[in-house]
Amino acid sequence: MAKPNVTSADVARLARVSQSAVSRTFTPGASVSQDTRKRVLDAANRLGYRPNALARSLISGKSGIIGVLVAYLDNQFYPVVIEKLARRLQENGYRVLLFMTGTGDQDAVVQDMLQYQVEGVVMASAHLSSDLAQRCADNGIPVVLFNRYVAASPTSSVTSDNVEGGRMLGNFLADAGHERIAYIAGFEEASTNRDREAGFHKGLAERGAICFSRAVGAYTAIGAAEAARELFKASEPPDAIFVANDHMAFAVMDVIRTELSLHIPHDVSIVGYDDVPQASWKAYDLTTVEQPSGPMIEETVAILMNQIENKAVIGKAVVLPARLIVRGSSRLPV
Amino acid sequence: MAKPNVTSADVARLARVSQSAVSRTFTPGASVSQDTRKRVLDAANRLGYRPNALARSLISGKSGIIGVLVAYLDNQFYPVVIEKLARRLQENGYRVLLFMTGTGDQDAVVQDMLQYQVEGVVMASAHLSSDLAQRCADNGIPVVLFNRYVAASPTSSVTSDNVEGGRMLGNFLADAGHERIAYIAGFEEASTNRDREAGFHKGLAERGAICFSRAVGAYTAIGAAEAARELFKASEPPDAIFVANDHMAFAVMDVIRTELSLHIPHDVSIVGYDDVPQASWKAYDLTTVEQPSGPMIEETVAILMNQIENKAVIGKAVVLPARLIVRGSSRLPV
DNA sequence: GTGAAAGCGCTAACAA
DNA sequence: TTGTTAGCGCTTTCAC
Repeated sequence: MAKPNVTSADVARLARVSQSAVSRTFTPGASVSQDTRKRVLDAANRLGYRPNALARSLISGKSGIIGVLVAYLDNQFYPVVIEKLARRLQENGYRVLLFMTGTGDQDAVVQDMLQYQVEGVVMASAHLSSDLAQRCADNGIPVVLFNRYVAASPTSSVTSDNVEGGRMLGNFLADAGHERIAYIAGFEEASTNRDREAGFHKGLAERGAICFSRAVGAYTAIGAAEAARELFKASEPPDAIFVANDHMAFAVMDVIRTELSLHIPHDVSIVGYDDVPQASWKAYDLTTVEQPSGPMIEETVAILMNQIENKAVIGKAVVLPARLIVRGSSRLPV
Repeated sequence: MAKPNVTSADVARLARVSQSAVSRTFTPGASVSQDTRKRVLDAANRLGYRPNALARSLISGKSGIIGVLVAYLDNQFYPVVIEKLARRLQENGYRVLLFMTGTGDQDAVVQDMLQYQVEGVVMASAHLSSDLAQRCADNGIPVVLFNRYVAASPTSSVTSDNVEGGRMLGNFLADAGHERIAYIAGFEEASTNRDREAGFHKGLAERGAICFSRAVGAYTAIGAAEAARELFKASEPPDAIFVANDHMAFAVMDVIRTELSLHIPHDVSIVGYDDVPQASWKAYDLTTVEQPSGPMIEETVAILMNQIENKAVIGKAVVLPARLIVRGSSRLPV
């Protein structure tokens, strides 16, 4: 049974060495003799000693903590990202301090992160004042915007090519012979939504088509369901819908099948975006565009580690390729 | 633009007060005059000063950090829990240090948590040596096992009544007139699986029924799909299946509908457990038992806060009531 | 290779 | 109310 607070001094006393010898034993690249090391380790074991990471961080200036800010975990894309990110950072010897935002103001949350001396920050929350990122940069702390970016900001960002993804879907739906192609938007100010929509328009235009109708789902399931009902209330309903993310697309499919008794893709094609795990579940079998979360995480961690080591905070915008994944929720090009 | 390392001494110098005056200004219940406070705040603002939480924690002995250990986030039950837990702890002035387990050994992870002087630990990962919890207890750190427990252990746990939930499902399926009721198990050693299965058998027995067949899905989608195929390979297939959690139930439903071309609930009833968000999605419309994640989180936080304040680490097993939620994936009792 | 001593940034007595 | 003085537990020179 370990005593509540075993310090390196306690270990030193038992091992009959100096306190600094204990410290050295627990410091990877320090010079300690085999003998000393053994005695220290034995004593430490007996006492149940574990170095105090906080004290260590205080002096070394390296907390080993990365702050992660997320808005919500309903959309399965984010849990997947958090899991991968946490595992990846753990492998690199870092820990994740997780903050949820949305209710309180982000400002306070970022302040809190900073007080905890995080060595880097990953922001995967929607609303983001570039001011916050700036404050981190001022403190010399690398920040990566994940799956979002702020125009004309020097903050690093990692996204997938949402414009190209949208374009592919525009091409795809037009090529399949659809004539009334609609769009259900996400959160309108989000860079993901703007890029996907812009690419979509471009993709349609390339085939001489235009967006038939539009509604806003704000990246929520409820909003998406409402948007779907709205689109089908029109005298001419759409025969294909690009829903700005998978999370909303599922809700849209439910409304179409259950409330409107229409068949997918016979009556209407549905395509989403993200390729979350559920998109491949047979009940939805959703055609979508994959956001490569694995590579996105790799880039994020790489930027973080690089900037932490070099102390240079230089903005870098990484855009990874998106990939169209055709499944059964959409008619195939003729 | 804030200098990288502004300390309380810098602020004190600029404000022409002592360093302790600065400390007091940033300590909630301290006695500072209006005048001093204002001067300190002004100076702090000008310098962009933020107290170093690590240094504060070092001396106060309170890190304000709660360690959370999770195994995987595929099953949507856990993201929901993490989101609520993080928000709830943030409200109480605590932060979440998140660790994923499963790949590496949990032992190292818990060591790491302890080194970071966490004030409490929430364990929501499957495999758990009671030894780990014991080590935390030795250090006087409260531990709460979330959605799992270890028999005859003094560690606190918060679960829902899995036995009763299983019993309700046993009654329900038997009452609906099913004659070949099967069970697809989760991870067999998990307390959730054992309790649900035990309750299920009891519920069936109360109606003079027994479990017709059984397979193991190990709480994974792939394992569940395989288990479903196995059950239907028998000369006599089941006409109802209790799948040990919703996450697996979705995979089972996909196999039944897509591969076996059977209708739910006409040919076979499916019931799950957890009531994750997707269970109410119309494509599945899954009958299930709700685990009250909100109240479970409340209890978890209450236990943590209580033990942190009283320093008394006393095991407490909280079991919250489960609730049957009948949807369209199952035949109704006649 | 080892110990003594200084100090990371802060809080908490203790006097004044 | 204030400033002075000790440390919190550790890393890291610096002599030896």
